[in-house]
Amino acid sequence: MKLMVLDGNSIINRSFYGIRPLTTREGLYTHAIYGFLTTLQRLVDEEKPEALCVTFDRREPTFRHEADASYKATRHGMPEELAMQMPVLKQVLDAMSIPRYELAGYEADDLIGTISRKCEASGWDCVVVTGDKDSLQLITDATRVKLVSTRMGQTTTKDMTPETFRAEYGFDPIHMIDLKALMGDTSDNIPGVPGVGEKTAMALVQEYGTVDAIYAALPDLHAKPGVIRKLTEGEESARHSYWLATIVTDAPLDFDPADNLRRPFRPELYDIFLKLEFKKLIDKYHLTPTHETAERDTDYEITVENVTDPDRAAELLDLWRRADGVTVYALADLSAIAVACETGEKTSLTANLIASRYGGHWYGLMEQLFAADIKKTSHDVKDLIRALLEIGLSAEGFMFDTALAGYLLDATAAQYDIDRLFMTYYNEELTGQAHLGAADFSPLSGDTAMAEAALDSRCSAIAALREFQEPRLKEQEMWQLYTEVELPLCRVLAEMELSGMRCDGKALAAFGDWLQERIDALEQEIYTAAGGTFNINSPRQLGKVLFEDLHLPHGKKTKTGWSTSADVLEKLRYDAPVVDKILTYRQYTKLKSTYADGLLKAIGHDGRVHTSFQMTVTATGRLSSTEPNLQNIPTRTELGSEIRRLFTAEDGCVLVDADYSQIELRLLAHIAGDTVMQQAFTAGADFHTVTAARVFHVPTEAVTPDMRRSAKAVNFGIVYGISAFSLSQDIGVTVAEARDYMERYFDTYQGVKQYMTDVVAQANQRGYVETLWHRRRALPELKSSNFNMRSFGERVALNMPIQGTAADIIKLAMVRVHRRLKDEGLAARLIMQVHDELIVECPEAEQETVKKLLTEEMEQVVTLAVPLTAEAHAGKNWLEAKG
DNA sequence: GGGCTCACG
DNA sequence: ACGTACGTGAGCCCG
Repeated sequence: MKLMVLDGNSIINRSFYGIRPLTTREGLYTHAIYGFLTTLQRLVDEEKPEALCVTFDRREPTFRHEADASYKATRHGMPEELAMQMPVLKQVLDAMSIPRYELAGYEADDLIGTISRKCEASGWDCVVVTGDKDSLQLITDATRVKLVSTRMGQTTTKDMTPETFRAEYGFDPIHMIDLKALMGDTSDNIPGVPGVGEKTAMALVQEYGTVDAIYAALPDLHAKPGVIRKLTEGEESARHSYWLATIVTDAPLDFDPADNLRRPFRPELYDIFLKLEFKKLIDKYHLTPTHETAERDTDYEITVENVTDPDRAAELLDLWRRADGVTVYALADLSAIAVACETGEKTSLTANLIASRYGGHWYGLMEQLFAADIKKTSHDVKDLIRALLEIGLSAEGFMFDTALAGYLLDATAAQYDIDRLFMTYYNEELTGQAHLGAADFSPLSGDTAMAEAALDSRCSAIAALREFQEPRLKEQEMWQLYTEVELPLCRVLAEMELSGMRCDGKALAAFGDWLQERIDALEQEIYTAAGGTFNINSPRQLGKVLFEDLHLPHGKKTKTGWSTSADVLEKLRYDAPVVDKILTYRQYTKLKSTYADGLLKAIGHDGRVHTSFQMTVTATGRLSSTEPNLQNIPTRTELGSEIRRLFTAEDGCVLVDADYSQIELRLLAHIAGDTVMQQAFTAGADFHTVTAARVFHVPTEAVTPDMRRSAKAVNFGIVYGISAFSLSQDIGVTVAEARDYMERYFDTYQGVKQYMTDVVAQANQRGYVETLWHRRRALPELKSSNFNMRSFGERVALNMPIQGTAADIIKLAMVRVHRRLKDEGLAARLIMQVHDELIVECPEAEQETVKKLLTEEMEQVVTLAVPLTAEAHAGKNWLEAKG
């Protein structure tokens, strides 16, 4: 029986430096992994070992470092491009069912030494694969070393047995240690004997065998007097180098060769290779997707046609109108648009390119193409609608968005571009470049024929994506969510983005100046207290000042040092006056840079801020807001909330702000089916107070502010999948007290306790969780062997149905509010959403109507076992409108 | 580009 | 025993 063991670090290093760098579309370097795998495959083919494993170095210092300060220099940093590939390689090996070994305090070499000896003890042969000549000392009759070298992308191996070693070196393999002890090894930072090089060392070891024998023979050694002098002076270094060069063969590693027998690949290997774009390896290993993929049932014949003739345009429009639907793919700036339409036979598609937006009849053609009577499938419909609205087109008739469908089918994918979705569903690459821009279609700068072909290929791919997605959305009961919530929301959001929010730039700049004066003053006071200047914004420098110079007690640590976060500093507030100043400094600089300066940059020529809403980002179904993020404008502190005052209604208008009251806790009561909690809401009193009264067994009137605060913390914690430890941190009590609160809480709300068990069990069984509208989140984490990963999965299983249902509800409310505002002929416009809050801007005269309309629509989205309530207020600015 | 910090629900 | 709450985005530091 034969076991092959690879020195993982050595092989991946050789691949990294020997192969031309390669990255995936996402920018992940992959060439070292690819090189490793091709080398591995070649070796396996060559050796056909029954068992296989890989060893790795750990980042921690080894026993050699502990004993030798100078050895530290060898822990050279890996380049980032290589470091990022290490964890991925480990995932790949796990998926290939190849055991890997690493042990704190030991290098890969030492594990190999130990493994080879254990193999020998079990009567196995061992093949060591490495690029490191140090390992040659391990060679025995049962252990062979395959030396790997990579030059110019070509990997060659050399088998080293006791015989070949002796023929090359003239001594036994074990004396490799003696050779290294004398000549040293710069790459391993083994000093050797200063002045003794390879030639001298070889000759000495060949004649005397060991370092011991050489020193025993001094001073009559057969060598030049200079060499004898160098050996005498360098004895200590030689002895020490001998120790450094000796590979450990008895590391405390639990190892049995029989545990390393080859086993079949795991199914996730497909997904990992897909992500790494290792198409060749997927084919080579005949890997099949873990998820379902499809064969594209259409054979696309594409004819690229530039529509420049008005008669031809009219003909096409007529064709598109009569068709069941068309597929549209447009560049962001509308500089190029492709339209594909099924004509007759399902297998034949004709794609037509409207290349130039400046052609004479372009606008008229666009007007008709984007009217309601041509049913369109497209990708990123919200952005397309926004672009069309901007040039005055009405943008109707969007029936399907392949990006949105991709998101509903897998809410945790990295991206939803056409190329990636196509690869996921059909396991095929699209031809031509994915990221096209206006320049690609310019006869001056681009190869227009190539660009047209690439555009066209994506246009017809959209049709194929829909073929895959639509039946699956229906099977998974998401069709209603898709057609009644997500799709209509595209137009709502496009209009909201275009409307924007008015923001008072002058006042913002003045507020910024005011902040800057205080920041400057605080900065000086902090420097004085610290006894010198430093960068207060640098957590590292700040940590040094607080915990080293001022000797303040440090709390938790981060990966890079001691934490200086607000909750740590809060505890030190009374230990040193400077801490308070730092907290204030932090608050002011945050307001200045992110809000004062940040928002100022984002105010448009119309005096308004236009955010972008992202529909395919969050794992739960919420929206997100970017450039700028208007969903995190300060509100929790008085000073911060001044920013809200600067978001103002148009002259003669007001902002109406409506928010759901405790929507997530109400959904918990409903979803968990906890009748006690439901009653607490139906009673209509303050929910946290009612909870406190029940948990602490006192009448509602006897609930103290402290009791309410604890109850509130537990209420929120439950929604996130709390632990007693985290609760104790949050409310500042001992873990035992926190545990006590939780027990009382679960005694009170037994349905919630049951729900927490049930939802995790169901998620385990089904592999996903879902909302009331069947929005899904897959939970592969629950299958992880890693405790933390699994715990995370369990918390997500608790939280997603609640947070996600709240997202479904407000999205549906937005669609209905938007429709009613239009139907009732109001000038009011929906302009903002912040997860449980909607903002409408309207003429003062409409304010009462709008308040009523908003609360009605928000409350009537769904009938739950508890009342769903929303409260609306109006004001001249966002702060006032919050009520 | 990752880590830290902090703003929001 | 593990390590310690869900979901986001932006600005700054630092290697």
